Amino acid sequence: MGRGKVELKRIENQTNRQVTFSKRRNGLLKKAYELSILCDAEVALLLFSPSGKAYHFASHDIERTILRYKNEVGLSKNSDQGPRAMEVWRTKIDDMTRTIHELEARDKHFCWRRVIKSWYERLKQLERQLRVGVERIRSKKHKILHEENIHLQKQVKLYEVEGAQGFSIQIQG
Amino acid sequence: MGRGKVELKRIENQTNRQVTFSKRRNGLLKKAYELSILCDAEVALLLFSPSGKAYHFASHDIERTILRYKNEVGLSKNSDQGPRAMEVWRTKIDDMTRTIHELEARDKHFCWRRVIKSWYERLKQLERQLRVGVERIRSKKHKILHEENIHLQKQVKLYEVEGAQGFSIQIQG
DNA sequence: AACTATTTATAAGA
DNA sequence: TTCTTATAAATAGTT
Repeated sequence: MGRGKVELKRIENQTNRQVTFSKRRNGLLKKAYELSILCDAEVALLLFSPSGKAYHFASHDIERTILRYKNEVGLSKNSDQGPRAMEVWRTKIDDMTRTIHELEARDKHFCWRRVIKSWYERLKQLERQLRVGVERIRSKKHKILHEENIHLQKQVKLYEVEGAQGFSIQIQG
Repeated sequence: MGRGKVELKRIENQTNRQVTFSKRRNGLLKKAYELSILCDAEVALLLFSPSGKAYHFASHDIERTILRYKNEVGLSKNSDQGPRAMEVWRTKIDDMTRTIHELEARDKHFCWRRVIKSWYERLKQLERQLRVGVERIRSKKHKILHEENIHLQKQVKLYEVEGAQGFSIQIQG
């Protein structure tokens, strides 16, 4: 019902989601009210915005409606074990709180630091290997060049000597 | 929304009221559902038809939502030390469990995936650069070797020819 | 239950 | 947040 059709999935844009919540919350509360009047129905509506704010509508006393619902559905709770269970749960909550804090801390600092450091080490190692490799190529090149040079220069020297001899003979002849 | 505008008051005709309840009940439930999805909201809706039949929608556990509402509004009057407090804690534990799972999931997937991908791209780029660099060194080496070779071989050839002349003269002489 | 003429809700834009 | 407006959706009355 608007300028465009909306897909039924969580609105990702935070602002948009808040605006839509505001609008649709009003619409829903109004319709709950209308239904209760028009049809003489008993209605209770509880709403929590994503930011945690509470809204509600109740045609009758809300406690009454809730109780009526519980009776209807048969939700007479029986979960009671005494004060000891509370301590157990408090311990559980403490544990979880610690875990959450640890995870949050890791998420913010540790994870990134560790990963970056690990990859940095890896890169330094790689760089060292490559430096060695390049140096090996370079030295090999020089060595080969030098040897070729020596070899060829020996030949040249040889011919120079022989040539000189030849020339000397020629001159002598 | 319909052929005519309706006045906001109890529909006297029994059949009509029942039909309207049925129609509007569906609309209301649908809208409550949409709101919970679109806006990531926590919604609980309790309905009793004029004939006494119960309907409901809850985006989360309905008990949880009711407890949350009671906490929020401060309607948890009397027995706060009893089983009700335990339920509050159970809710807290549920919330924390969800938070932990979210953090763990984020830690495992999001952080690592992004970091590793980023560094992988960086490494690929580096590898490409180094490959080009090594190739350049290799080709330069060959070019130099080749040129030196040509140069020295020319000298050798030159002396060979001269040497041969020398020898031929020597032989003739 | 279907069908529509209308009313109502609301998404997007200002 | 509020207003506006084009459009989607809900639904009152009818079949």
